[in-house]
Amino acid sequence: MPRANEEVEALLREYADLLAITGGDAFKARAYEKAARAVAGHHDDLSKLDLKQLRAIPGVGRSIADKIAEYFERGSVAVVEEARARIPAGVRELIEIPTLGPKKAMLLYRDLGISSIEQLVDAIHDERLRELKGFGPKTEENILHGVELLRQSGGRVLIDVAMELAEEIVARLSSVDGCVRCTYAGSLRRFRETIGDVDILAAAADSAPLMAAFRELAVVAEVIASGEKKTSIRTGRGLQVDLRVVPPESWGAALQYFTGSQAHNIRTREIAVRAKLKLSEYGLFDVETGELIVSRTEEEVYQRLGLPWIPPPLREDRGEIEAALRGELPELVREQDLRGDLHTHTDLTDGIAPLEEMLDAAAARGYAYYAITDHAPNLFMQRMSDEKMLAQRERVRALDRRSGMRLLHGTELNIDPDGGVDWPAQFLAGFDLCVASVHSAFTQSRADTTRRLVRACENPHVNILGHLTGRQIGHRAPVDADFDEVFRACARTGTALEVNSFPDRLDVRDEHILHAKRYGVKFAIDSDAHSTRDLAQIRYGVGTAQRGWLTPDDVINTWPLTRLKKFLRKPSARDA
DNA sequence: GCCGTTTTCGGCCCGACTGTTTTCAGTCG
Repeated sequence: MPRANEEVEALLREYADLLAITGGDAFKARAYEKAARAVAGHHDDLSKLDLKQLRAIPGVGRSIADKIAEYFERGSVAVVEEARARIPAGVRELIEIPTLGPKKAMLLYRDLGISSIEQLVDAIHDERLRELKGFGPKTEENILHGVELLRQSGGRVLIDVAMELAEEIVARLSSVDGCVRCTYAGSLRRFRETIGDVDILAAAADSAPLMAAFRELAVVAEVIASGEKKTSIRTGRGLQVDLRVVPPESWGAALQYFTGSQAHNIRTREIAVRAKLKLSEYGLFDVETGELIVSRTEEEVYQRLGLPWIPPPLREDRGEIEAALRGELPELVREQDLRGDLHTHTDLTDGIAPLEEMLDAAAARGYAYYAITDHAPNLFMQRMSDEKMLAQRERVRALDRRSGMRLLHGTELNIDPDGGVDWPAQFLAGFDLCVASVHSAFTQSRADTTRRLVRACENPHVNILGHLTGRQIGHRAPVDADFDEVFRACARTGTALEVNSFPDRLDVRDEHILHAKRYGVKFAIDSDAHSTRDLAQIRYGVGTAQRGWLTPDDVINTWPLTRLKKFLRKPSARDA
């Protein structure tokens, strides 16, 4: 996302929060929230748009467009400044506490002058909340508990952590008597890169046995709430899991609803409202008669709204509704479309499995081709040498066609701070393909990083840019670069962009994919496996690619080997 | 504050659960 868009999104969100805290028109606050979402998802750099173009963004009207323009002109917005002056920043912090919303936050500030989490905790211990209307002993307890949670966790977990937990729970609940169907929904089904909580959906005539089994799962550390239709628990490591049980005939409507995203659901419900229908998790109803129209399958629900079924990774209100209405939804790349993996390691460098084991595991996945790309010498700790690499090439050549798989001998090069890579051109020419990645100097200036990445693209032997931004979710920030410039270079030079499937990387991420695709960039979905187990993580790369609207044609490792080999001979290398 | 193939006014997604009430407001997703 362009930095300007990010700033405006944050500003609009802050103003929406401040409006909610001060009360008044709730719809006004919602309008700002909606505009914030629209701005975050907008592909153009907001700072380069005029008033008319700003107003063309759905959810941005005259007033908000003026405020955005004011922000770029003066660096601030007068009404937001005024709101900030009325409500201390600490009050806004209060609504980060689970169970504490804008109304309670305002009451705490207005009646007790509380404007920080610390003051709130002190006030509870001094029993000063007891005098407030609507605050009982249970509320105090919930607030203290919420503060504790806020302190000990950033909240979200990596997708593989959530997926493993969800699959375990689904398997357990599916075996409960009377369970007709069970699956995970929510952001996990949409393959978001991190997961705030896990949503499990089950269908059964009687919910009680499922709720009981759920509360008794070994992973449960705390039951947050439990009713007939919904139970929420928290696991030992602090992850919240919600179970919703619906009647079997409501399955489709419920799955659609609980898959989200919220923004997508708002759009589908608006379509329903315009057609004099009402969409809820129980079905699509006629508003006037209250009669149920459809609810059994997601396909029926979408169809009755005049839409084809929309794959969950697209459901972010990023244009999928419009594309669906036009009949132009992409045929998304699927895991079974992948014919090979183009970035993998062995124990010759930092992998943990020998070449043969990696090959056996890859062949078991049904791949037609497979690239071995161990690290190059400039990653000094890996102790790579020309001799080792050439010896590995001999072994790879000897093992070619084993289990029917064609092998490609490659390497993962290190892009140095100037954009150069490990070996001279002559040595590089001996590889079937080269991935090139940033492994050092992550904090260069934007201009230097941009030049560095573009130079790597211009190298005739670099076929794939590996984990472009170098980010490690929750640990290391992405490098700063003019990515538009880099994407243009990728497209121009025939360099593919990697979608690295490691759950803490997922790099490039969905937003970069959407952006790069507009320039005609091609992609490689790679596991970057360092063990046989890692090969299966490619599912997360596929999910990320789907979130970026990629089709098989966009992804070079879905192509037949002959087409792939042609792509791997860059135009600049052919001339040389 | 935004928006329009019923609308430039009058709507705005909708339901579950909790806690504090005694019929409902607040929070959440």
